[in-house]
Amino acid sequence: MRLRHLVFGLNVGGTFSVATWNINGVKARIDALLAWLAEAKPDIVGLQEIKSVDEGFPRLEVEALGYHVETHGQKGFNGVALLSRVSPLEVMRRLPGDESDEQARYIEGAYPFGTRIIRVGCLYLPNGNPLGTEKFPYKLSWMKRLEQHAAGRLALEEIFILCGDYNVIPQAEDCAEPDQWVGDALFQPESRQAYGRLINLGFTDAVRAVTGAPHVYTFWDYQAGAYQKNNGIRIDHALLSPEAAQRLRHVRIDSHVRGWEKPSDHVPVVVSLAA
DNA sequence: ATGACGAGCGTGGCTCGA
Repeated sequence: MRLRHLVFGLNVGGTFSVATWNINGVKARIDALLAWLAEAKPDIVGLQEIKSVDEGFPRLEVEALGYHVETHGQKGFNGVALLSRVSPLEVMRRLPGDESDEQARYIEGAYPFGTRIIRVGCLYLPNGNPLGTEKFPYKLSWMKRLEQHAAGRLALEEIFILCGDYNVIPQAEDCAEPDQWVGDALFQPESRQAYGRLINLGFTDAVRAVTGAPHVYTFWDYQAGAYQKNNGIRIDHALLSPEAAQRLRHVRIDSHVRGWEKPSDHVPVVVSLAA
């Protein structure tokens, strides 16, 4: 038996929560999104794979729950969004470093946080499969751009959370069946090394800051009963700047959402910071 | 070894995902 609802660390009051969730189509997932927002009441949410243009985002329904909505959409694929209880002070769309990149995979917002600000970067990192096509070098070049952008953000010494679907399995213990992922872009040494370089800029992987436990996953394939078998992978990550990490209170993976009707194949990851 | 699922786009059967 395994835990359906995983909570790590001490749950204490006075916290501010930031969540990341690859929702796999916001229009197909609107009921689950609204139910989860009502249940989890996060302060800020980064969504990935909204698979919608900006005009198609179900904005009114989300606003009715008290959230401000910022989107960076694209027709059919990709697309990211930020939901927040308070309006952002500023929003940036697109990852810098390649003006020719048309894929909507990054949005960043800065929000008031007491006397400071909290900055949240929401990313949908390229999958990179199959190897041997242009998709894998695109993934690696995107990661290089991310590393460069993240280094600049860390230099600001802000409370900064860089979260999203990284499409990287960092270590063998982050997947149930490592043999299944050999030869996959998510588990390639180049992908994992690039993720390691990003961490080594000074980030803390929030989940690994609070637990070394195995079988902690954020994605289960729709096929072959992966969720029922707990054949998952941990690819949705929240990386914390030092200023964010020192405020970390707890981390939650809402695994139970994967068991809902019409689920996304990913589940929300929620980090709570001392307010 | 392959396919299994699912969403989007658009109404047939692709592409894309992980």
